Amino acid sequence: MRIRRIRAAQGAPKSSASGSGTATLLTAASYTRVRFRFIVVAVSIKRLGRLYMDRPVPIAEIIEGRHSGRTVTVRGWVHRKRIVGGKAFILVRQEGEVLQCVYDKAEVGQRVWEEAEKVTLESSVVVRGTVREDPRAPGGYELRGEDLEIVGLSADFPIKGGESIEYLLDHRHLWLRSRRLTWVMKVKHSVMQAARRYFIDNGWWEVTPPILTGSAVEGGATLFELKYFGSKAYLSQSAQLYLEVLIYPLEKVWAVTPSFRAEKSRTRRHLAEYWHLEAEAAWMDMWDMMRIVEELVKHVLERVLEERRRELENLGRSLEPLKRAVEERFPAIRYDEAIEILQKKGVEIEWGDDMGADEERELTKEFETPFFVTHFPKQIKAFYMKLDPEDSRLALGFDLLAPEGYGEIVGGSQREDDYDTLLSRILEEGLDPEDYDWYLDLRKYGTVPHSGFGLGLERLVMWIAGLDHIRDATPMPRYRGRIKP
RNA sequence: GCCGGGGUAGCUCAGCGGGUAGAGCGCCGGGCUGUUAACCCGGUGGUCGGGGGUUCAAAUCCCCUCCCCGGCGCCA
Repeated sequence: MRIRRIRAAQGAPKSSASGSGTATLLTAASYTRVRFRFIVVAVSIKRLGRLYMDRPVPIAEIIEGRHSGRTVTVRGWVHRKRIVGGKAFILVRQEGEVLQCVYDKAEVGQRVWEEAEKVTLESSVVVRGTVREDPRAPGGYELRGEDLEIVGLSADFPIKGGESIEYLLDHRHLWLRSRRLTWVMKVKHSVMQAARRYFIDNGWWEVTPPILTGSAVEGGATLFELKYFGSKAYLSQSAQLYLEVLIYPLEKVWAVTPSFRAEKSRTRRHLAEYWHLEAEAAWMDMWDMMRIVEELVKHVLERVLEERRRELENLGRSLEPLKRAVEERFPAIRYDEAIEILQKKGVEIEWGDDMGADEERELTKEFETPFFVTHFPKQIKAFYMKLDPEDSRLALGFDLLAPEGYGEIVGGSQREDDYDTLLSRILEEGLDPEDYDWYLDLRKYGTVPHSGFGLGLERLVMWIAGLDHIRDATPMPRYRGRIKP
């Protein structure tokens, strides 16, 4: 009985273009859906009318023209509303897409018209009507509204347009409903899925290193300290050392984990909490690992260009730099050459200086694809990097910088695999070897040449989506004391 | 930590050679037969971040303090 009604309400052929369950009730998934609907109905049939029971159609499909002429039900939130004369224009938003629903006072019943008058911005609604192609509608398609049901009437919504960034960040839990942030989250989703796909397809093992750690990975970065059963512990700033442990059983490993940095950074490229994609592999030298990074980034770009083209275009992102990055080899220059280029451009920098944000930005202007910088002076790099056998002043480290001023998105290196050299590097940096006893052990029991890298997911998303601030690459950004919501 | 900027209506801001506050948006009411951040008319709205001082009088001048923002360093 109910099932019949669901189908009838759909008003579409059973082989609906959505393909999501209406056609067959035989699969486990659709069986569950129907059962679930019974439960919902049982609990809320008094409060909610019959529309709630209909199978909803995604707005994206309507905008693509896949339901023209059909009577459909759509669920979502009121994005915008205007009443002009005898018509109510209600824009419903769902997963970042909007659909205009037009209610004509002369055509709909009194109950529906009153609901249309009453409904407020951001109310959750279920609407039903016939899909029509209409050039006057945003998106080219609209719904000639026949029914409207308010599920959750919204109080006056605090975001109306024109607010400052700080105000919006204070209301991030509501701001995230914006179409722009929704598109960015979708891009990030595809980036993560594509990266996972790359590793799976190429024989890498996904592992789960700890987030609570007993000591710093590197000396410099500030760590978040916390109490741990009466002693001190820290939130991880990198899984690298643990990944190095795991290459002995698994050879090629990778992980995505949160990383934490307690620096009081106030730049558009830093977060206190970010998602870190790290990989580590035995038997690979620096050049092998750079090839992996290039393949990975290209694979991610290809997938995102395929799956998220619409969102990128909506975001106003120029696709050309992304396409170029897929097609062209990433150049690699040595630190020496980078310094020369900068000096020729009139930047005051000398061999041995670390590149600051300004220098990095200048350098990215010289390239149109991501590019590597390699062979840095050892004093500006971490203790665990292997020294260049041909010049012991240099470390076998590499950075991948994104073009268009975005800068570093990956940092990697070949790791020091010799026990004595690693120990002396730890002492040189003023670190306590006792903190690294287990790490040193790895060089004692069957040491192996190996390399790895860390990629800042939000940095990558920032570049791909063309964001001007990294905070929009993550739903609830944490930085410089911002912890709410 | 350093350099720079700022806290005035629900929001965005103006007012700062001292005379106890304004605009736009929002919100509320009304109008409008297709709106696109609609538009038009009317209404609503503030212990001017906190404390102290100078003065007949302080949003405005002085001192202290709190908070926030942009950038740098650090890095992914």
